[in-house]
Amino acid sequence: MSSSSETRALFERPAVEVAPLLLGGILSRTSLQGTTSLRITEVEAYLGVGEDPGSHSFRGMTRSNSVMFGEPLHLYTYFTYGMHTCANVVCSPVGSASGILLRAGEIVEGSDLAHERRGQAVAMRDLARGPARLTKALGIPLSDGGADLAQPPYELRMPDQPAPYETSLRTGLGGPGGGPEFPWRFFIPGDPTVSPYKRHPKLLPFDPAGG
DNA sequence: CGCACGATTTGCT
DNA sequence: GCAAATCGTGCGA
Repeated sequence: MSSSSETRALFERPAVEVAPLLLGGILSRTSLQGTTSLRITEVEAYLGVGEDPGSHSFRGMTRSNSVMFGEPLHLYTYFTYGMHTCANVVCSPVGSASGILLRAGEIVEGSDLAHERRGQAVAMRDLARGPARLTKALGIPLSDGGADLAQPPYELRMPDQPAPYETSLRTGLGGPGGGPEFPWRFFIPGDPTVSPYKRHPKLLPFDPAGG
């Protein structure tokens, strides 16, 4: 297992390089209720200012994305669709404003607590299958944005050896006519906790003439 | 100050 | 497979 300083140095590399290395890693969060741990199985890399139209930092620093411009290995959270919180790991050198979205994982510790947060009827594999589900299962609040993932209540352990992975287009953005899109979604193939691959909507041909 | 939209999830058909 | 839920943020006036 890597030392804390080695892990921190790792995240100063470009997000696209670090993202696949995060697969198989364990992220833990401890609250008054207990500890919940996640084995990361799916992530997406987002680049910095002017580089990546899909990134929140594409148009420069704003009030909500300022954490992305800060130190690596810190947590960037954002609120979306009026109800969901998603979590990123800030990556690459300070000021580059790139990050890695945690999209899915397997709850390997504290599943009882995760069920309390997500609902008792939720299947084990669905506890953290999706970015908003993941934050809810771990109990990550929006207010945790800016937190150091190497300090309590968090702990991040990189995998002992790199996990085999595959790539695909990221979800929900870009495509032909909608800006460039890149294969920066990384996941562990065959893992049941990886969210089902959704073909890019804009990649699907649409024929209004019905022919 | 007002308006449109989003790195989504869920439930019903 | 599709549409609703729900509100902070970003941008124009």
